[in-house]
Amino acid sequence: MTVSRVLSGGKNVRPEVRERVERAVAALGYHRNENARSLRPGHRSGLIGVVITNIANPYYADMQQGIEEVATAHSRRILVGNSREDVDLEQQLVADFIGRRVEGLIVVPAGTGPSEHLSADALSGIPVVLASRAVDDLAADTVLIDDVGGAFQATTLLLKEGHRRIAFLGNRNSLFTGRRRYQGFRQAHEAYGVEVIPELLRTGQQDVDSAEKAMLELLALEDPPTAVFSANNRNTVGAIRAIESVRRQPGAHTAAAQKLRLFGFDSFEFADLSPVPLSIVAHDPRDLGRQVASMLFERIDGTVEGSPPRYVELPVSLE
Amino acid sequence: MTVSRVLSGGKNVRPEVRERVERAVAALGYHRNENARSLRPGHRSGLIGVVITNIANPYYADMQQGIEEVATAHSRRILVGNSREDVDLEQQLVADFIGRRVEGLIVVPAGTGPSEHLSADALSGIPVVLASRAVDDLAADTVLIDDVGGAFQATTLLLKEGHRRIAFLGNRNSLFTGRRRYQGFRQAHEAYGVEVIPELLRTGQQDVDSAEKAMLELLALEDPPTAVFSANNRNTVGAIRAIESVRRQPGAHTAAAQKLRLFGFDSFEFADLSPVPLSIVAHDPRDLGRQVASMLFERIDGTVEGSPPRYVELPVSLE
DNA sequence: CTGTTAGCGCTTTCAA
DNA sequence: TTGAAAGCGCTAACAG
Repeated sequence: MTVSRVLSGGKNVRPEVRERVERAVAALGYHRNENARSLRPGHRSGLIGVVITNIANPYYADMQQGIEEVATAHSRRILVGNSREDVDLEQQLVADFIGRRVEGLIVVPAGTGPSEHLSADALSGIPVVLASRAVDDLAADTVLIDDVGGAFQATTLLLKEGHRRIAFLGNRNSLFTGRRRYQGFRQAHEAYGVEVIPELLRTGQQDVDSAEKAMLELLALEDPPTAVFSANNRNTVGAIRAIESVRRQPGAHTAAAQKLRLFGFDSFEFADLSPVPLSIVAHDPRDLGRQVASMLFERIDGTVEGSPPRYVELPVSLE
Repeated sequence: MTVSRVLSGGKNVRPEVRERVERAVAALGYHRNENARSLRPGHRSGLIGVVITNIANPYYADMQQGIEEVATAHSRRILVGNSREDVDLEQQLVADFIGRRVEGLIVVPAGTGPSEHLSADALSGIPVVLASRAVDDLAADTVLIDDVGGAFQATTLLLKEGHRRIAFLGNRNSLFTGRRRYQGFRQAHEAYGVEVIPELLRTGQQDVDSAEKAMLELLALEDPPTAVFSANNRNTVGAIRAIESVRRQPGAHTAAAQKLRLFGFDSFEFADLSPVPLSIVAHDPRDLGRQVASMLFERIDGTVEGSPPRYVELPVSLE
């Protein structure tokens, strides 16, 4: 049809006819069907699939923004799915996205264990980039942040300040980052020749409330910690709540709470307004999103054709 | 093809053949093409288009989560676009989404002015629900929160407490909600027989930094306000920053900052950790998302076929 | 400059 | 129970 020609540039169409078509298109509210279009050989869907473990987490919202930015710059749209930290749901999302012929996938993997559905051949050649977390034995582009290094630096700083009883607050959900951050925590102790104190390690909490409880327990210990390293912002917030509540209600543990030193991984709005003195291992999740998307487009555009999986760790900064 | 039959239930296929097909599908990593599928008459795309003014705003991230929840429950996926508060970009996104044959649209409109591209006939019959903000003269389902009522209640409370010099911080971007919240602010004053004080109104700020600056100016006034009503969480955060900084650096305005009463619209993570005593007009954006999506599906499923545009205001609560 | 043909992957209808 | 035909909307290739 001549319409097709007009819609794709209007080359080789009599101006008069072109105008007539354009008027008709406007009048009828015609939109050419992109799905049918992408069916033709050589055409792509213009879609990128994004699987996030928890969209409501501002951290991932920021990341999504970074991804969207880059995708838009490449004239692509994003399909966003929420895996709720559930590997099965993640698998369904990925399968569905493949069915919709996404040109690439960005996944925050829910599990670190074997994730067959993310392997190159399960994806029928669709490139994938993992964000935030890696998956064992999976040959895929991966962008992490420097969890180990950040935790190492933070812990080292605490040790340098003279702290010898440093607590660790980690969470259950992001096993992967939690493990890596604990690793940095431990390595710093080793490098300093200081023992990690088992009774000060708390890794079961997965939300602010449980983190608050864990922190209260730590403060109630006979020999409470003098500093706390918190592996993510949920735990940091919980810790702040606990410390504040103990401070406000003078009692047995108030003294320990008063001079407690707090160091947290991941920033959050108001980190700088914290009532408890606080240092932060910070990085920009939007930047992570941009980075991840850029790497994906390098695969899609074939710029890095056939290169082995790339593994990037973004730097963090202490604040 | 027999494959098609197997994939859609496997009815009327010899078990042996079915198994053979299933094995082949697994081996080849075959995924049926949803785009081609949706081309057939009677089939739908399974896609919902979501246009948000700013994905990075945790408020809308929460809303997106609510939408995603409901969409998933209806076996649909969401295409998410960021309009950056730009009506032209919004229009492009909507056009693109229509081209992809979304079954419905959820839009946080960037403008309140004439938005032809959201009118029923520009949408070629695709249902749309507006979230958070309304558009003048547009006959579309709209879900707002009770901006006027919330601002009215909050302001009334401040007046009841005896405040007579109440500042108003509003922002430029969300003209719509800003206007409505100012309306509630003004109505409360009128109902109380108290004059709104022009020099205490600041509505130009559009981010945390400019809000902080505006608050600093207010504190530096010869006769500073004794209370502040902030129309959104960006402004609230800026105000807190300003108040804190003035408090921490004792000076001429410290006294005013010390006893300032703050009331903000929209909650935000860690609002309860604010170093400045704070009351909040709160509501759950995820709920807004669910509500909006549910209304959209009522249109899609034809449950409310032909009914006139519905206009809903979700209640808020004071915290 | 314009229209026809063909086929992208799918499923409904009809025949075998 | 299975296959063949036809057509969803689109555009490259080829007439005209």
